[in-house]
Amino acid sequence: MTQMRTHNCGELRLADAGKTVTLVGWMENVRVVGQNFAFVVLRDFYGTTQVVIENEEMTNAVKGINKESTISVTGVVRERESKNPKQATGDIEIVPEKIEVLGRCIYNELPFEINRSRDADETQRLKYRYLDLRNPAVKKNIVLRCKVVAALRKAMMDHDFLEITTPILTASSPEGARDYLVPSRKHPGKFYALPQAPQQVKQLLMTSGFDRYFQIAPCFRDEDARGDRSPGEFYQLDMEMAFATQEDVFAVLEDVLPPIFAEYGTYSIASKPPFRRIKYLDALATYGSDKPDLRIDLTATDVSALFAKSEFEPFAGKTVKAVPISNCTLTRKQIDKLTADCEVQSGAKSYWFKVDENGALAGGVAKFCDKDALSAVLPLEKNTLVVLSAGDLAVKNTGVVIKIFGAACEGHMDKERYEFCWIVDFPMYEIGDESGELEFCHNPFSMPGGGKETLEAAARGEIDPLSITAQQYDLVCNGVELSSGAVRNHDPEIMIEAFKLVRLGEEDVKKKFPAMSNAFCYGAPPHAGIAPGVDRIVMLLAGEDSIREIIPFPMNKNAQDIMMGAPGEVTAHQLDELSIAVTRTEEE
RNA sequence: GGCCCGGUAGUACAGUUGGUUAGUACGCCAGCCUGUCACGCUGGAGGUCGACGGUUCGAGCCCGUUCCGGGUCGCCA
Repeated sequence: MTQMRTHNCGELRLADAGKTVTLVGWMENVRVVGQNFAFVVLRDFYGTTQVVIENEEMTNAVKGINKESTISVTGVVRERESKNPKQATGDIEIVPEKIEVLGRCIYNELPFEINRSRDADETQRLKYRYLDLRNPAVKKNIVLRCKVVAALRKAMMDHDFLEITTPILTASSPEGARDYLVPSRKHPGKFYALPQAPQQVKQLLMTSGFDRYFQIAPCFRDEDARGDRSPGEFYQLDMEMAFATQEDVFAVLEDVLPPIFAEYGTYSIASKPPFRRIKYLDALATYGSDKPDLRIDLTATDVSALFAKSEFEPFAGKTVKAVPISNCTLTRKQIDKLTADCEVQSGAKSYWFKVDENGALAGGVAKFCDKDALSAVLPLEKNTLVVLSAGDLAVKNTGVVIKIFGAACEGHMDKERYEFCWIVDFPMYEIGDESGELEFCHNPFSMPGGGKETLEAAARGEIDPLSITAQQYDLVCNGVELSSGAVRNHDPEIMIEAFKLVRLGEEDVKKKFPAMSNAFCYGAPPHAGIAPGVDRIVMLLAGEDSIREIIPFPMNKNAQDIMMGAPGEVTAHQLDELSIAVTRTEEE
């Protein structure tokens, strides 16, 4: 026989009845229904097919094979007496002439049941990820990921972008996240770094005259994990365009993403381009977040002025923000539960009152609230719940309140859709928490709004540097920050001015970014780019809440690969070659 | 690093006010069963209740310490 199988486990139909076939796959289940009668479910990548055994010898033989062994079944396709409409191959079954074990599963108990692996302990799932991935419900997210990546590539190529790979072993970047470092054997004491993003090289590609670059780029950052952020490594659809404006970048993604969301998404409705654009400061004021979930119809109103002289101490003279929720039927107990959930995420307390059946304010902090004054700025119809946030964390808590109450209150969130928006006009500078001095807010590569004149005016003290915006933008979908991008600063003079404001000189720029600052002196094109997170896109499309569900072999929260044993010990010889001396303290 | 939640059989979970032999479901083993398809029925095996210490006549439960996991804040140009 030249082939191992004639058909896969998902393709046989009634029309195939009478054919002699050979199927291979995993023995998913055996249902023995008598001494000489049994059903075997055979599973491969494509589906499942039922095998029916009608003699005692073979019944005993399959009873001796552990589930999840791989087997080969050769036999005749037959129409079933009792069909199963839930199964694609449910009209037929195989009457075997020969069953052969290909790969024995030596255990009769598995770490978890394959088809229920999603319920199992996550550490067990990750340790036995190869078993977890046998579950079709787990596998389907990885298949989706492949299709989405292929679709993104095709769309980018169709838009005349070239995929160019960039170095994985590169130089440490002085700004941003913690680097993963790789010791150099040939240069003792020196290190490569894994790229946090191909930021600088893609800008150099623009300087080289490549007009449109993209890459499904692996990025490495040694920062702690979150539900939507895998530790260590992730992938970005990294892109950059020469002679391009913010509008050009928006146009590409507004063209590329919606069809892919429409085709591969869990929800069928996606907001149509052009996507809404919200200024950073407006987003914070209205939604309490720079990544608002526009599926939720709740917004915040600043009511600080009404409580300036309040008897209620947490409000008096503080920032107070109100989120009114109409037609709210939550009980007091439910409200307490939700405000407690908010506190976990924001670190701030929430306060509340309700407008009761008679239109009076009741419950919570009602006695400190003046209905007439509040109703001038808030819609206080009957059965409205108003959730208040106060103090330094008021804005942040407002964002959490909108997210949590929006999801919990009937009628305020249309979940089954994808809502995109651009957040624009980020501030260029901020006062650093630790230094107390002016620092770059996000990244120093962005072109400041207003260009050189604005920077010079700020340097002369004519305008507040904190009012300078950057030509920087985020794409947000359903409250998830999908990507960050910017019009880059390609002008060495403007770059030096930008750095001057944070007390850095020309020499500092050259030292920190030697390649870029040199390259831009040889005639750089104005350019702009963006880098949507591939993992987050797939997560949204799959409708998953954990990023680990869409990564084939994810690490755990502590950046460990339990299955492979990474990070792990290495030999003394390896360390010697790398000129690394390991000192151990006595406690170890 | 801070805070919150969790850790009980191979797996998922229940376990009341601290009180007899720690339960349920799935899985596993044995027997029965000729149309099952989450097969069914009968029986059985399987537990350091994460670890250590304390309180108590008595701890899965209360207290302390610690380990592990998840969420979240910090962090993520």
